Amino acid sequence: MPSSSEIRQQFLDFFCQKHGHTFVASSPVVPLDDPTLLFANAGMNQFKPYFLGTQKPPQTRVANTQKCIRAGGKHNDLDDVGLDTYHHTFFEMLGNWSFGDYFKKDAITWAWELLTEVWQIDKTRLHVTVFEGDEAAGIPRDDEAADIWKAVGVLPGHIHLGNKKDNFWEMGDTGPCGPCTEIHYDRTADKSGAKLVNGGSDQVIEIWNNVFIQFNRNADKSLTPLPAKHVDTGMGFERICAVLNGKTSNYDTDVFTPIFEAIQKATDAEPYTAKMDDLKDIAYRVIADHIRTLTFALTDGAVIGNLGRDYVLKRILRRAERYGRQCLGTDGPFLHKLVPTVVEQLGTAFPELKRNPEKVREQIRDEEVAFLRNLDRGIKLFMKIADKTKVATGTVVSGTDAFELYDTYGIYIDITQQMAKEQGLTVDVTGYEKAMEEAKERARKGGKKFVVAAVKGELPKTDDAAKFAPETIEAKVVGWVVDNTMVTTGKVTAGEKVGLVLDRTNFYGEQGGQVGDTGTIDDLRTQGVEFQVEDTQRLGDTVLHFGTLLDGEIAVGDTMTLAPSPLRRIDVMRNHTATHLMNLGLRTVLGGHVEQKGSLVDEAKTRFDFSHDKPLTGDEVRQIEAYVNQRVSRDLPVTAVTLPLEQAKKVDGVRAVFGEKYPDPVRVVMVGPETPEKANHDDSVEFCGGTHMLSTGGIGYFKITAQEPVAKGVRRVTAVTGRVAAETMTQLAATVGTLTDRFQCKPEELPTRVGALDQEIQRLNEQLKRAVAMTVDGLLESAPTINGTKVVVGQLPPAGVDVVRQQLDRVKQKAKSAFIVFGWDEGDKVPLVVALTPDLAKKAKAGEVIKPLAAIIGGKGGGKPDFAQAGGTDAGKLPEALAKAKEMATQVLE
RNA sequence: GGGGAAAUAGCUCAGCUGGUAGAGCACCUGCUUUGCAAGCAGGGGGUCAGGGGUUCGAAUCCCCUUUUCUCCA
Repeated sequence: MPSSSEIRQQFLDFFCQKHGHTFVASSPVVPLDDPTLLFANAGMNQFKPYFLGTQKPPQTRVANTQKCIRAGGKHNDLDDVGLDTYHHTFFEMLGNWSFGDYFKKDAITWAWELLTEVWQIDKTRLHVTVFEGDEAAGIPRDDEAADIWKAVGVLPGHIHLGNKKDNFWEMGDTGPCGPCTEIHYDRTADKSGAKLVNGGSDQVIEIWNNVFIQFNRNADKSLTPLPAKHVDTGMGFERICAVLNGKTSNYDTDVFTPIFEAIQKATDAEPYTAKMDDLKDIAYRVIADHIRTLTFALTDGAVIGNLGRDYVLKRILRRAERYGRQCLGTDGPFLHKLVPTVVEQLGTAFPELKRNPEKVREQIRDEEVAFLRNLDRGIKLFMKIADKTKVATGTVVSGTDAFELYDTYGIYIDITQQMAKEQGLTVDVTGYEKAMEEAKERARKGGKKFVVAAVKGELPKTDDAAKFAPETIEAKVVGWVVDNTMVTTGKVTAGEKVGLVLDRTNFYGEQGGQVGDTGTIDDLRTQGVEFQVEDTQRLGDTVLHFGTLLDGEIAVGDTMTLAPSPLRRIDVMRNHTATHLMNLGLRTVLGGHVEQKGSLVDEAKTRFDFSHDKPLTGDEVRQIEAYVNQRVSRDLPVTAVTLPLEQAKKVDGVRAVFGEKYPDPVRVVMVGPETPEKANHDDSVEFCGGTHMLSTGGIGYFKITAQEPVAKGVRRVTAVTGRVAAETMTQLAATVGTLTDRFQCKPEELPTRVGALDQEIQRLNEQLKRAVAMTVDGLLESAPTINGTKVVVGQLPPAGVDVVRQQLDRVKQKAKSAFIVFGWDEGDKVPLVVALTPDLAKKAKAGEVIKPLAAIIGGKGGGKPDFAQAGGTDAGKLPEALAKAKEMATQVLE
């Protein structure tokens, strides 16, 4: 039986050595240059530009094995993994590709050759499907493919017609598309699987899909044949391994068995027995699958976190951890121990795994520990809820309780159900889902910011090259957007709010973290037209000027004068250039781990998110400010050049946002060097389409005003520049000024003066304590004894309640049996305390004794049997209250 | 971006409808004891995260700030 490594190699050798393909390494499973894609989920991801014609392929026939993850997005297989024999979150897709080179005949012939000759698969077990055609959509039946299949020797009755869903492939609503032909493998004992093709049975499974890209879908839905035709194929690696090993489950091959062994070793559980309905075996499959996903995703630069793909990874890790805990009996972190096995197994095919496996292991272990801590807390919380449920004579844990466990403490519903079962309870899942829906609704209502999502009608491109220059320009009105619809006829009348579209603009549309411009768009000739722009946004290549027409009318074709608000713009520019310097400053001061995670630049501030796992110290903040301000005062030139992406990536010191998609050519902004050649790693060099100062001096002054955490491992700092920074400093100085006036000292002496005050307060407190103690001792000595109980009543020097309480303890200790009432005059308040030793419990309660006393001094109070406290306002009546206290003591004790 | 929680001794946490801050582990001292988390007795250790408010009285109730966890987008 061939090993999985051999099978992978045989596939690649067949195409590369025998049929002239070039091997291409898999693209990262975390797509760095495509923010629309959570994870690489198909072999074609990295070749998309070739099919779209936006890039020219270096080779026209290539073969590869692509690392894929399907989880969290549109193709979400996460919840199925482990329950069957063939769903995975991570898998390899073997593919051979033709970019305008060979087409159907070679693709089909070679596929058949590889399967039946190289791998000797029984022809009687192979079925193929071809596209049946679709009259409504105007696509013909793929007779060409069917004829080729017949010619290579597919058995009669083994060629099936498939519908548009199964056998026609489209990238999107428009663009390249074409029919595909699939190869299926029949596992039935009597080879009766013909009717099960595409029937969703695991008895007949698809092993290879060949897509023939031959049409372009136009915007009007019509199809035109492509000049260059492409072949895009994908074979599920784990499946073909199962087939070639005569196994019915992907998990029974050596793709997974070494991981199972590692799991067994790490968890000390019973060995894997390949049963479908056994919780232990499900756990084995889940963990083996998930550790592959985690190891590859983390290796390719993903992190575990709370946003987007980071969050998907977190869920995957927790799912695996949970199965380990619940079904394999683990009690500590164990997933991280499996990383070396994955690296060893796949490190040859994917050398990137060997780059830094220790870091991957640490990331996994850290998150495991964090989750297990949560889980322990969750178990405790659940027990409380379970008790509450039982006390209420219920057997059903309420949906709101289950949801609270999930929402607040991250305890998944499955875990709650499992725990409930152990307690003989069930969980109201319907109520849980309802609570979840309500929570989602609340979240939706929260963020109500107006965003243009989609606009009906075609949006013309706007030429916004003028946005970097300060001059006003003229442009022609092309149309406007109202209610998410592009309008090109009629007029905009006074008072209307629209998104104005022009053929060119100097307004900056919100992009790359920089806010859109505000300003005015007027018709200077007629004098009567004034359009107030409140926000500028981009939608693709179109710039929308949102605002209100204050006066006059606007129609398509009108020539307008565009004037972005100059003062606001310059404030934004100051902040943007400062952001670049801050980016470099953070990295210099805090270390190389600092990566930009997002930014927001507007006229009031710059806000910057970056990877860093702890709060910044005051000293670090000052160092960063000093770093930036030093470069401000040197008045360094700011230069922007546009370079081809490949060239730009090589500029020394260049920084780009991880995961961001950049245009080619890309604009490069440098602070300091005037040409890319002069740049080095100490300079700020960033890919950036924003507006900047001509030199750093104009920033004036840079001051960090706030820092906060955003997510695990991500922090945010907010800073101000220019006149806002000046205002901040003025206010700070004013605050210090009031203090120096009060203390009559220099600002730098303030800490010492406050420290001295602190000490003085402490000293006085000590004095007060001693004074109180002395008074209490005096009262105790002169206290009368009634029936063995000391009656200690009197007025103390003004001290805090805490001080007096300490004295109460002393009196109780000394007197064994005591009836104590103390009062003192604090000026605006007259506190009173009553304390009784426990032996008096039957005779009197402090809380009741104090009430009439409090009434005398115009207050109220209460407390427990042995201690009570009250407060009044009438200090003059204090002696009266104390006299009353003595009276009551006599009454109670005699 | 929007919600939900948490912060108490070195660590893990308890502290009910407001009324003198506790436990276990760790630490120190002494005694006992050659044995796998040793036993007994005693002891030290707290700005109840910070600030404001309500109250006669706040760890406890309310608001703000800081930090951490968590869910949704």
